[in-house]
Formats: sequence, C-alpha cells, structure tokens
Amino acid sequence: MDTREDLVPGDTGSWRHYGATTLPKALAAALDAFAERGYDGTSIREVASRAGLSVPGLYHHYPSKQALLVSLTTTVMRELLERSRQALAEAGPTPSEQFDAVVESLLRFHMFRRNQAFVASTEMRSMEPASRAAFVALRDEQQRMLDRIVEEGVAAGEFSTRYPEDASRAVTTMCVAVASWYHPDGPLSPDEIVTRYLAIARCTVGAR
Amino acid sequence: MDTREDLVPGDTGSWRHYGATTLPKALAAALDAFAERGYDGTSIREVASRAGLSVPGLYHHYPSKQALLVSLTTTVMRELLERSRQALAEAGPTPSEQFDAVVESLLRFHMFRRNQAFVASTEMRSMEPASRAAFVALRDEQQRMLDRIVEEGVAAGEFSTRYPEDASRAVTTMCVAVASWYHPDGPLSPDEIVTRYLAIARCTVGAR
Amino acid sequence: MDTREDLVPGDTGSWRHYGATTLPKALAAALDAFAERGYDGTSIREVASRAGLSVPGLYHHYPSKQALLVSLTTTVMRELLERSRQALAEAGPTPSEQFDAVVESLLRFHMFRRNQAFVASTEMRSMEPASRAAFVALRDEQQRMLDRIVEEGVAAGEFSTRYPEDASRAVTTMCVAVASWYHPDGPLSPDEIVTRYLAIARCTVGAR
Amino acid sequence: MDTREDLVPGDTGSWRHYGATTLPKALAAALDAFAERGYDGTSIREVASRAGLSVPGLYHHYPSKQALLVSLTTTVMRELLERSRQALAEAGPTPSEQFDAVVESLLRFHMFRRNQAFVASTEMRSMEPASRAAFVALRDEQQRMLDRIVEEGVAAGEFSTRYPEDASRAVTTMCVAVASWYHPDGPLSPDEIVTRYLAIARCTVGAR
DNA sequence: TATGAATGAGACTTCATTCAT
DNA sequence: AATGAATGAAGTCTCATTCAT
Repeated sequence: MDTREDLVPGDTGSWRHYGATTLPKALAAALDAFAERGYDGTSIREVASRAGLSVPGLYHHYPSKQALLVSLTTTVMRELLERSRQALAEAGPTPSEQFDAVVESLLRFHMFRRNQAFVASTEMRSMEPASRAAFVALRDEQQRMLDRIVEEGVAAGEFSTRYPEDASRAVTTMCVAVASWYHPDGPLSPDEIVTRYLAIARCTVGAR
Repeated sequence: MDTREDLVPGDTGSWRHYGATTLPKALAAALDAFAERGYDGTSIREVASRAGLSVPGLYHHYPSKQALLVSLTTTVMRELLERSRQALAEAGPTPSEQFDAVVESLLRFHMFRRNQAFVASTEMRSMEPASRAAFVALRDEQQRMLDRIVEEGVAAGEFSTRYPEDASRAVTTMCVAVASWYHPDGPLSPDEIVTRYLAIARCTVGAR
Repeated sequence: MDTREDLVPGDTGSWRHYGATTLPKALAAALDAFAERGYDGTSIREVASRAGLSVPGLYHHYPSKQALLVSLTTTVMRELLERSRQALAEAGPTPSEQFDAVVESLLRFHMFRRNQAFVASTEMRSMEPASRAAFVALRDEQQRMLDRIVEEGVAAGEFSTRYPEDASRAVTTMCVAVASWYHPDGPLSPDEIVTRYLAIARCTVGAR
Repeated sequence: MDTREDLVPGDTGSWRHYGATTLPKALAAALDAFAERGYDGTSIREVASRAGLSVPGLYHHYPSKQALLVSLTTTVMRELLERSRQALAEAGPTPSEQFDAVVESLLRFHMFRRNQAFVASTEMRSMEPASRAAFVALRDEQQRMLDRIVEEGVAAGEFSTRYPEDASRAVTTMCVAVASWYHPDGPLSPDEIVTRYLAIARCTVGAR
C-alpha cells in the first residue's frame, strides 16, 4: 500500500531523489485513468482493463472505487510533507535557505509525482468527507510550513513582501501548477525548472 | 448566447465593471452544478432540477449535456480576452502600466466570473476536441498578451526577471488560482485582493 | 382525406389509370417516412419536419401518429378493391379474361401505389386492432375475388392447377411483392412488367 | 454463434432435417419479440424479460440491440444457402430435378426457420450498412442459384417460361412468403405444403 | 485467487403528446 | 392555423458492485 521508496531520515538529500514509482498495478492504472479522464469519468472497468485484471479481481484488492482514490491521495500529501520536512531539516538556519529548500521540494514533488499530485488536488471534491478532511489538513500544514518561513523571512528582513501570507500562497500555487504542464519529455529538465522557478519564487516574496 | 453586459468600447474602465451575470437559468444551473461536482459528476437531472425544468424541458433549450458545457466555456475566454484587451488599450504606454492593467483584469475576471473560469479550466478534458481547441487557442492568446508585456518590460529595463516567460506564466497561474478560493463573502474585498496580488505579481517579474 | 382521383364507374379502363397521388403533405410525409424507416422507426418530429410543419401543426391535422397510419392504410385497400372490381366488371365473361383483369389490376396498383401498399402490408402489426381487422377483411375479400376466379377457371377447364387456392395465393403474393422492388426509374416499364407477370401468373394457375 | 445442428456434408438428405432450434435464450427471446413487434417496436427490456434476464444481464451477452439483430440475421442466410447447396449437390443432373431440390429446400427452410427468415427479410432496413450488405450478398447468391437452374431448364427445353429471370424471382417470392403465414399447428403439414408449392412452382416456370 | 454472470440504479437522450399564446 | 415550451414515460446503454464457481 505504501507507494514510495522510504525516506531514510539520516540520508542527506534523499528528499531530492525520486525512484520510479512502484505503485501496485491496480493503483497505477487508476492513477493514469483518473489523471486522464477524472474520477467520475473513469469506470471501474476501465481501471481493471488498464491493470490487466478482471473487475472482481480488482475488487479483490480494493473494496471500492473510492478506496482507489483514497489510496492514491492520502499517501501523496503525506509523502510531500515528509519530503518537505526533510528538506527543511537539512536546510541552513536562515529563512532564505529554508525557503529555497521547501520550494525546491515542492517543485520536484510536482514534477516527479505529477499525476498523483494532480489527481489529488483535482479530485478533492470526489473524496468522501473523512478522506477529504484528512487531505485538506495535510495540505494546510504544508502551506503553513511555507507561510511560517516567509513570515520569519520578512521579520528577519530577508524578504520584503508586504503580503507574506498571500505571497506564500502564490508561490505554492505556481509550484503546484507545474504538475499540470510538466512532462519528462518536455524541453526543460527538472533541474532547469527548479533553477528558474526558485528564482521566480524568491522574487515573489521579495528576497534580498 | 452572449451572457454578459456588453463592453462598450469607448466606455473607459468598463472592463473593470461586472454586473450580475445574467445567464439563462439552465446555463446558470449547469454552471453551479459543474462547479460543485464536475461535468462527469453532474447528471442532467441535477441540472434540470436546479433550473426548475423537467429533463425534456432542458433538452428543449440545449440539445445535449455537452452543449451546456460548450455554451458555458466558449463565451468565457472570449470575455476575458475582450476585457484584457480593453484594459490594455486604456493603459499607459509603459510595460509596467500595461502589466498592471492586464493583471488587474485577470484578477477581477477570476473573482467575478470565478465559476465560469473555474469550470472552463477544470473541464477542458471533458470538452469535445473542437471546442477544446478553440478554448485553448484563446487561452494561449491571453497568455501571449502578458508574455509580450513582460518581455518588453525586461527589454525596457522595467522588469528584472531573468525568466520572463516563466514568470509571466507564474503570474497568470496565481491570478487564475484566485477563482478557486475567492468568495464574495470572504474577508478580503476584490479591491484589496487586487492591491495585494498586483504588488505580488510585480515582484514576481521584478518590477522596478 | 380521400387520396385518389375518383374512379368514375362508367369510365372504361379508368382502373388502369393512375394520376399523381395527391396526398395531403402530412400524409405524404408520413408515407415516405414509414416506407423508409417503418412506423416504429419514424418519429412524429420526422414526419412534421418532412411535411414542413411544426409538431403541433401536424397534430392539428391528425390527432395521433396512429391516425396517420390508419389514414394511410384504410384508403389503400379500399382503392385496390374498387379498382379490381372495376377491372373485373369490364372484363369478358371467361375466367381467363377475368383472371387477367384482376391480376393486371393488382400489378398496376402495386407499382403505382407501391409505398402505400408496402406500408400497409408491412405495418399491419402496428395498427390498432380495429383498423387492422378492417384492413384484413378487405385484403381477404380481395384474395377471395381471385380465389373464386381461379376456382371457376379450373371448373371450366381453363386452368389446370391441382391446388387452386394455393396457386391463387401464390399469384397474389408475387403481385404484392412487386411493390417492394419496383421503381419508376428501373429498367422495366409498368407495361412490360404487366406483360411478363401476367404470362407468369397464367402459368402458375396452369392457364390453357 | 452457430445456432443450428451441423449439416454433415456426406449425410444424404440432411438438408431436409430440422431439429429444434437451439438458440441461446437471449437470441430466442429477441427473435420472438422481433417477429411479433418488429425491431424498432421491441424494447431491450422486452427482450430481457422474455429471456428471463435483467437488462444488464442481457448486455453481458450481447453488446447492443443491433448485435442481437445481426446475430439473428447473419446466420440465417448462411444456413439457407448451405442447405440449398446441399440439396442441389444431391439432386439429379437435370434442371428439373435441381429445381425441385432447391425449391423444396427454400420451402422447408421458410417453414422451419420461419421466424428467423421473416425477421431477416423484414428488418433488413434496421441493419447497419455492413450487416445489411453481407445479408443482401448472400440473398442474391441464393437467388442466382435458382436463376441459373431455370435458365438451364429453359435452354434444355425442360422449362417453357418466356421470362426465366422473372419467373425465378416469382418462385422465390412465393416460397419466402410461406414464412409469413405457415404455422406448425396449421391445417397443412410441411410435406403437404411442399407437395403443393412444388407443383405450383413447376407450373410457374412452365415445367414439362 | 480469479472469473463469468448477474443486477438495481441510474446515465443521457428521445418519444408522443399537450397547452398557452 | 401555427408555434415555443413543456412533460411523463420510455428508449438504449453503462454504472459500481456482488456472488457462485
């Protein structure tokens, strides 16, 4: 059920590293389908067929369509948070360094986990209340992590924005949006995208 | 088919003014439903019921569910473009002034037409190829309008961003995202949001 | 409501003459549609549209879809019977002469009223019981007219068939079937078809 | 897909033998319903109910209403052709013997497969183009088989008709029509009907 | 573990028909 | 005499889900 390589706490920089996702084939099939056609636009038969399973075969692994969505989306915010925390933990003490670390983490995640991230944010409304609440809570926590850094950066005179909370949200927004257009075969490498967006994000909060 | 008050070309500032939307009730019902539950998640019964019509009554006015979506989404980008063009036309000659005008236009539009804008961007994948292509073309044109301004701003030394195209997209992204959280009853007035996001957007491109 | 030129009793040979059908446009539209797609396969909208009427406009003239069918089919057998009777009345006294007259009448009718004849026989099952019964009664009467002639021909030694009733039905069948393939633009003229089928029909009952 | 007992090539006279049809119950239900009310007049619910299935249960076996029709009609002409070919193969060398064989085959088929034959010819217009074309091709082949025999019979001086092609079609027509009135509980046994119609058909082509 | 068969509910859409205007 | 608008019922088909095997 756990879909990612474990992040070893002591392993410096491991938050930057993304192996090939190793989702169980049923989840991988659901992910692709949901990303392409949306939750409501995807039938359980479509998922089963993409997974090379019969419909009851699929139900043997997951009790419902909703369970597939939940399985796909609950992990994803947890992983993002964990990676961001690790990035933060390894960053230097200044808000600028911390800002860079968390933004880079956001960016990489939305490139390497773009489908999961995209489906999770798109299909929030299709989640049952409990799962949605859990998801929202994690997402807010992630947002607050960046908010706090921006706030501290302003307090420390490192960032000059007059609207720290809005700027922080704007930064998150632009990082999240990467998931909706980034493609591994595109013209820009992940590293290049990180370079550019980091520069832009710093401007957004008025760094330096 | 035209759902908004006409923008009078000579009427200075009319791009800033948004009257109450006067969508036909069937379209209004579809819009609300699509915004809440998505295109695939909305049944034609739901739309009819919200519109106070029987199902065949709804079909009397619109020949298909897809037609409702198309009706809703084709107008919306056209209106945004028209307003942005008007804002640009009325703006002063400097890239900074033009940037402010177009960004403000984007912001206001995504607040006052938030549902239409939201549905259009969310349900692109549910549109039939022809409608989707038309929509994408208009959206790209809108994006290029801002791209050009940012580029000129950089050339003129008014903007300092090293990545004009990416910064321009980031600005659009943050403006568009307003549609997904803004609510008239929220704590911030549209004017206040314009003030804040304009400041942030200027920073993003490294204005002044 | 009466759809054919009147057959003047004293007008010799008028049973052979078919003017252009002068059905009211609604009936003409229904006839074409029923012939092409069948009664159940035709919608009232299709009929109205072919007739150049609005749907309520059509209902103003005919109270129901069934009424269109009834209007189309009740007249048709009546006309056939009338023409056959006239042909018979004008024929000479021998069974052979009478057989020829009635068969020719059947043939011409199924060429010049082919759509009506086709729809009437095809859509019997779509008629309400009363209309169907009336139609069947007339059809049986038409059949018995030929049966009697064949029987008399056999009694008179003019026909040699051992199965007069079956042969009579076979002759009717082949004449009726003409409606399903004859076309005015086809290679054979009505007169030529009459010549050929009359010869064949005579053989079928073993004439001479 | 094959719905009849196999015709064993070497089994003399097997073209005369018709066991009880063993259509899958869904097809049998569709056949009865189509025969009674026509394709367009039959709802899928009606078929399912006659078959003792729920509607989705029916769709589990056949993907569409059209598929039911196609399944019913494609086999039928193939079987007729096969039986006619076998009858022809077993017949003596003279056109008269061959004529008798093929006509008897036509007659028996339209008695023992009367519903299939009836539906196939009645619902040609309801078939999708591809299936219709296939059906027409087979039907034409069957017709040409008889045409050739009649032609040869005329050439050999065994038949005296002056219009071989038309007479051949007339014979086919009367045989096909048997399907629309024959009923196992009727007064005439199949053998008796064969006797009578064979005599009549011979007359029609002017045999001997 | 996997599957063919099944189903109640509901999807979109069209039907014949009516009625106020 | 004609029409725009409306509707209850029914059309074909697909949904997520279950169960015997």
